[in-house]
This record gives sequence, C-alpha cells and structure tokens, in this order.
Amino acid sequence: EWTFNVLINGFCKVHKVHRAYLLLKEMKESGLEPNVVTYSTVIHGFCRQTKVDTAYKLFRQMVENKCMPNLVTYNTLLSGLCQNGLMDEAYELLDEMRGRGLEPDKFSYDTLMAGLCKTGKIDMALKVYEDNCKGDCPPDVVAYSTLISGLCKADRLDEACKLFQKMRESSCEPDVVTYTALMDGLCKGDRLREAEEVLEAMEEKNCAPNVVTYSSLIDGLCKTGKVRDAQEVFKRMIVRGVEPNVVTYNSLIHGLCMTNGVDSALLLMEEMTATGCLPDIITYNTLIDGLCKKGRAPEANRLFGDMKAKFCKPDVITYSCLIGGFCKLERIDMARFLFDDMLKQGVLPDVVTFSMLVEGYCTAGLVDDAAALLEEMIASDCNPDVYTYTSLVDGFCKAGRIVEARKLLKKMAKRGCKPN
RNA sequence: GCAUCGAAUUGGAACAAA
Repeated sequence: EWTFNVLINGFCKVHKVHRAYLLLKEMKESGLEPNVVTYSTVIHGFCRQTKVDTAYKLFRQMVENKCMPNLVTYNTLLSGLCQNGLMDEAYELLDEMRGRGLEPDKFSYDTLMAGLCKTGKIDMALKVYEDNCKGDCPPDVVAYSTLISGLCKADRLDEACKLFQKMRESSCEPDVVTYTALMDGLCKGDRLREAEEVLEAMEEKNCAPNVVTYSSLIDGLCKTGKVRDAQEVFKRMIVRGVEPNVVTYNSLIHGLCMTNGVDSALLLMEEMTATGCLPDIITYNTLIDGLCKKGRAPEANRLFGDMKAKFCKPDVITYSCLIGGFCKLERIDMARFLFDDMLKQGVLPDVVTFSMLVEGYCTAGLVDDAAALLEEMIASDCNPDVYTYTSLVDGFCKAGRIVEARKLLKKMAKRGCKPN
C-alpha cells in the first residue's frame, strides 16, 4: 500500500495524474484497498491540473468505497476550489467539514485566505486573520506571507509593511517567502529604498535569498526602468551561487525588450540555452512581442517557427502578439491568416485577440471588416470589452462616420459595457 | 510522516507628446 502511494504521488508530481489514477484502479483490482492517502494524493493531482470537477468525482467515489475523507483530503479539495476562484463552493466545503466534525486547521485557513486574496477579497481575508488571532488557531508564517502578498498586489503597501511589523512583534519569524513577497511589492511599487531595507533585514537574520528573491528583484528593477541594475543583480546572484532559472531569464529578457534591447534579449535566450536552461512559452512570447512592438513581425514569425520546431505549443498570447505585430505593419492579410491558423490549431481567440484584429482593420481603413469582426466575435460567444468598442468607435470617427460611431456607443451600453 | 497551505516572468484601445 505504502509503495503504491509513493509511486502514485510520483506520477502526480510529474503531471501524470492519469497514470496515477490508473494505478489507483489497478490497486483495487488486485484486491488492495486504496486508503485515505491514496485518494487524497490523486485528488491533489487532479486539482493541480485545475480539474476540480474530476477531483470531486473521485472524492465521491472514495466515500462510496467507505474510505472516510480526513482533514488533508478536505484541505486538498479546498485548495483546488480556492486556486480556481470558486470561493462560494469553498465556504460550502468548510461548512461540510465542520458538519462532519472536522474542525478547519491552519492549513484550511491559510488556503482560504490565499483564495480570498487571489479573488480580490482581501478584506475578507484580513477578517479571517483577525478572527484567528482571537481564536485558537493563531496565524502562522504562511498566513502572514499570504496576507502581505495579497496587500501588495492590491497596492496597499503601507498596510503590508504594517502587518510585517506586527508579525515580528508577535514573535512569528518571517521566512524567505515572507521577505520575498514584501520586497517584490516594494520593488514593483518603485519603493526601492524600502526594498533594500527588507533585503538587509533578511541578511541580518541569516535568511538567504533564493532564486525567487533574486528573480523578483530583477523583475522589479526592470519594471521600474532600471535594467542596468537588474543586470548587476543577475551577475551578483551567480557569484553568490544561486542559479538563475527560466523565470529569472524571462524577467530580464522582458526588461531588455521594453528598453530597446530586443537584440540583447535574443542573445540572452541563446545564453540561457547554452547554460542548459531551456526557453519556455513565456520566453518565446516575450521575445515575439518584443520584436512585434519594434515593427519586426517577420522576425517574430521566424521565432514562432522555431518554437513550434522545438515542440513548444503556441498559445493565445503567442498568436495575439503576432497578429498585433502584423497589424502594426498594416499587413492585415497576414494577421487574418494567423487568426485563421489559430482556429485551425484549436487555440481559442479571446477578447484581446479580437480587439487587436478589430484595431488592425480600422487602421488599415477597413472599418466595415472591423465591424463585421465585432459581430463574428459576439456570435462566437466572446464578449467585446471597452478596448474593443473603443477601437471601433475610433475607427468610425477617423473615417468620418460619426453617426455610426454614436450608434456603436449606444450599442455597447445596451450590451452592458460602460464607455469610459 | 506516503497526501493538503504562502513569494517571482509574457499580449490589446482613445487623448496628450514627438
């Protein structure tokens, strides 16, 4: 049994949930009953593939087989719901567990708070925290890190700093995740002085920065226009024996692309490959976008070919960047070709893809085609947003067709999209 | 403890400016 569980967990960890599930069935067929750990492991596997409904099916199956879910099982499902923003269902599940006499533990609360932060309900997360401060499940380092990260993402940096302070007063030691979350927020908010203080505090506590800490710092520096400094940090991390990973490279590549350095960025991709760090879809998308923004869509198209040759499957972002790139060059034929190609490849265009093409048609003077595309979009169940409408309104205006522009303005309001 | 929680990376509009 133990052997099966270890093996099943291994398959889940390498994203082979299906094989894990087959093993579970094989176990049953050979007369060995899967236990609560087996089920929880596979449920976790499904949850991390965002297949929550499949996870639920297995959950019901385990109950049918008279295997009682425990706290870990519930927490696993809870996490699956929270990661997918299904907070109402999460609360229901919490009630259900209480009903079965399973009191939520710190894992449950930490999971819940993470879900609330992720869905923008940070104040509710803070409420959970405050209640727990009074109750018998005091916040741990994970709770604090979750909330600090959430406050940062909600642009509430001062509150994040205050909470960090409170944490230290409450004798709960921050760890590398806590420091990194706060430093990341401060960097992105362009409060570098304070970010440095956090790094110094880390050093004092002998808490070593890891690859996430450095990557986050590099990204923050890039996003606030300090690519040179980011490059210095990149060198420093290597000196200190922390190996850059694909995220580190991607951040720097993005920074270079945004600052006239697309060619250096391309070189950096070569360099990463040479050091055995393989580019992923984000690397390719970043570079394709960088080239497109510089009016170098044909080169981006070649990179698009490279990525496919390396079995990196283009996604909706890849296509959107390319479509935008060719629209910018007013090569609307090529843009449309790519749009049809993505449909053929089974990649669904989203509101961004459509909007770029609508804009492309407009700038190429093909306002009627743009209007037709808007209809096509609605027909394919993709809701236009302010961006889409604004492009088309602008297209009509620039073509001197003010009456139609006004009509469209009314239409968008009628469709529940408020003009800004 | 054979299973559950927290931190980093990619795409779109108008106006103004050139």
